[in-house]
Amino acid sequence: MPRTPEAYEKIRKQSSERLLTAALDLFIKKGYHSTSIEEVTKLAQVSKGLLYHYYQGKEGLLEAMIQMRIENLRAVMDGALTKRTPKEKLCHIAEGTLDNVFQNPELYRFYMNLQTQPHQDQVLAKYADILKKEFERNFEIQSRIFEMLGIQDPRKRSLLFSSTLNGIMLMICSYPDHFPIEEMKSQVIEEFCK
Amino acid sequence: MPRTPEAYEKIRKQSSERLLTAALDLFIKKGYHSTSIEEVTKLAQVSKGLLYHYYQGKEGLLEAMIQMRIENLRAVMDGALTKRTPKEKLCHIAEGTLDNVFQNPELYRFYMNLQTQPHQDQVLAKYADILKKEFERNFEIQSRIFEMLGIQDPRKRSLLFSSTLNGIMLMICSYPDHFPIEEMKSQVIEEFCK
Amino acid sequence: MPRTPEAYEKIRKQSSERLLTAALDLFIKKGYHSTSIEEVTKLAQVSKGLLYHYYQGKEGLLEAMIQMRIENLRAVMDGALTKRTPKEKLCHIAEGTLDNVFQNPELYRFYMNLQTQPHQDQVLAKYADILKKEFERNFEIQSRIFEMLGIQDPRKRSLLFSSTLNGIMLMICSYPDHFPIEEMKSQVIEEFCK
Amino acid sequence: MPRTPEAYEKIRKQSSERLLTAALDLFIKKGYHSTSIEEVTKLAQVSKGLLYHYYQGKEGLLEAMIQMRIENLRAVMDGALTKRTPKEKLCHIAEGTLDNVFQNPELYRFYMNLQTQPHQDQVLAKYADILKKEFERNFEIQSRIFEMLGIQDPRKRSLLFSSTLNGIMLMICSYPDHFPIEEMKSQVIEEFCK
DNA sequence: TATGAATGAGCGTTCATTCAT
DNA sequence: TATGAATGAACGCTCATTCAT
Repeated sequence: MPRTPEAYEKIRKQSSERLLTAALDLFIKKGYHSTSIEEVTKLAQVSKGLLYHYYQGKEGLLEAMIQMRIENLRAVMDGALTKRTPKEKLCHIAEGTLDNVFQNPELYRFYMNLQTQPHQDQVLAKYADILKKEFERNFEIQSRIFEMLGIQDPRKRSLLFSSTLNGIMLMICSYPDHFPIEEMKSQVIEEFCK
Repeated sequence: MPRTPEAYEKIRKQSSERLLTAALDLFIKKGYHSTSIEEVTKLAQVSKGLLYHYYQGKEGLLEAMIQMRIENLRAVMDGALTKRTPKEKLCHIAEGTLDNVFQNPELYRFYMNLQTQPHQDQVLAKYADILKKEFERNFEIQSRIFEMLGIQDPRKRSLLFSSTLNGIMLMICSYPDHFPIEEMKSQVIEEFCK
Repeated sequence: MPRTPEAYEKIRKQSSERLLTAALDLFIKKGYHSTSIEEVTKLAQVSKGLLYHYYQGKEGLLEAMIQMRIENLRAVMDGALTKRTPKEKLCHIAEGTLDNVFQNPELYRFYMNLQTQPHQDQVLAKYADILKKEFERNFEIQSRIFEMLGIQDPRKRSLLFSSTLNGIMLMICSYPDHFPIEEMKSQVIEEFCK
Repeated sequence: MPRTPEAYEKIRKQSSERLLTAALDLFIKKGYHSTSIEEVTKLAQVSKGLLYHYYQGKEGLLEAMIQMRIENLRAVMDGALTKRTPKEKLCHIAEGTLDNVFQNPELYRFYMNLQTQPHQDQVLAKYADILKKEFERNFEIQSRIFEMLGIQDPRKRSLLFSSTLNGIMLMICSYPDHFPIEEMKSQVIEEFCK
């Protein structure tokens, strides 16, 4: 009884997702360089060879993770753009960004680690660059929102806003327990969105 | 006839510094894991074995770098404590911190990368922890300065101050060129030290 | 399409045995410390990496050899226990032990070398200890056989018996050619098993 | 004030003896291969370079130790030859040999380890051979003593005697505590020297 | 006589990737 | 689609020995 195409598709999806989940888990816990393919496939309960069917090796797994981060960045920005007033837009950016981090600090710690990767690391720097492009794109959009708000020097203000958000993200990742997320959020919103 | 102790000391200093400089250079450029001992010793123009005379292996070099960072953190804080008024103290912290980063963004990129290292990385996490301890010590001192300023919830304010500083550091490291350092500094000082 | 589990099993057995045989050969000829992994894998006609698939490094190979020695010690003692009279039991121990050594003096030279390893050798001492435990276990059994024989001080006699056997083993290992094994055996049996 | 030749000689002797004592100590404790020159010179409180003035490197230290063993073997045999009757001579061999071992089991453990060294170990086998020659010389003398005693097959008896002695030595080295040295000695003397 | 900085070959081990099945 | 045995370059590190002083 040959499998139906749908059954194949299901199997494919299951294996590749298990692989990605395992890689995500381990990259976050141990870091990219310190995680071996062996560990990933063992955790995913899949053979080593199969990994190379679904991904372009270890780097392919990382790329898939980056793709998730980009989608997540865009979701926040897209969400902001559906809001009516500039203030609400900024509020959404601040809240969306910080809530995401707060829900999974380890994951964001990994992303921030990637962002700060040395420029010449043969593997990671490439993905740091991809993320950087995405941030720049978002920065432009955000600056225009500040402009709409009538701020004098919208790009400078936008830069401080991003810096503050980034700084809080870093703090959440460094001290995930006991971090007074709500108080920080309200201080930021008070400062930038009022 | 052996050399004089002073002559030996001079030789030792020269070699160990060459080694540390080379390691610093490469760790910053390529990252710790992606830098090999061979590269370090080649850049330092020294044999592989000699590295182990002066440092406890690759990790020893990293430790020496961390020590430099700690000394630099303490220098900023000690400098702040010599100032008279709380406002001047905070100003010194903000300026000292950001100026350091601005002068050598790549180096601080490395330190921030270290800070965001996954917790289970067998080598790096250890040094991330050491730095974290140092930050916590500084945070306490800084909170007391905010207290002296008569701020209502000094720890919360201190946390936002640190977050903002950290965020700007991250931005400087990510976009070292064209970063409007002075404008950012004045915005921060306006916000927290006035 | 993957191979059948049996096919994999066969491949594994072949490679791991080739590796163990090569290691045994070289450890015996050149000693543990003086044999390199490179030599072992070259003799086994296998890549360096494969060794680590099958054994826990160099030490794992040694452990496998020790396991063989332990099994061989137990076989002699188990054989002795199937004999009816105490005299026959002792005879079996003497003959079994010495015949084994005579058949492969170089191997036993290696084991005796291991036994006399300095206590602080970081690798070998551990295995010397494991063997020691096994000898002590056998000594107890052997002492009880002497007891059954009605000897006055069975433990002392058992100790001299073991000493003599060990001494002859040492001599066989040192002078494997022309060693009058049969004459020695009969002197020992005359002395202890009559 | 230049040193007198005697003073020089004293310094020489002191340094070279300190070196030998340190090497002896460490070789016994950790084994030849597992002891580094660095450790030896550190323990002897002498520079690395100086070692090479007094000895032909690491191997030279080993050679000096072997020389000590040979002198000690000869002393026992020479002592035996001063005795009047063959029985007394054999007694002296047995007692002299075993007492030496009992007084410093670790040292003899090292010598026995050397004796059982694999034949192709590039360093140690050479010294195993030197010792072997010495044993053969002693064996001839000892066999003649058994001949004088009127034993039928003196060489066979001499061989068993040596074997037994060696076996007891091995036991003492393996179980230096609680070893009933006197009982063993008397059993041997009873068996061979009466 | 005496020092210890310097060397570099060699070691045991890891791991991303390939490929016959 | 799926397996896991096999590879080999690269790694961090050790250490006996040399040599300028």
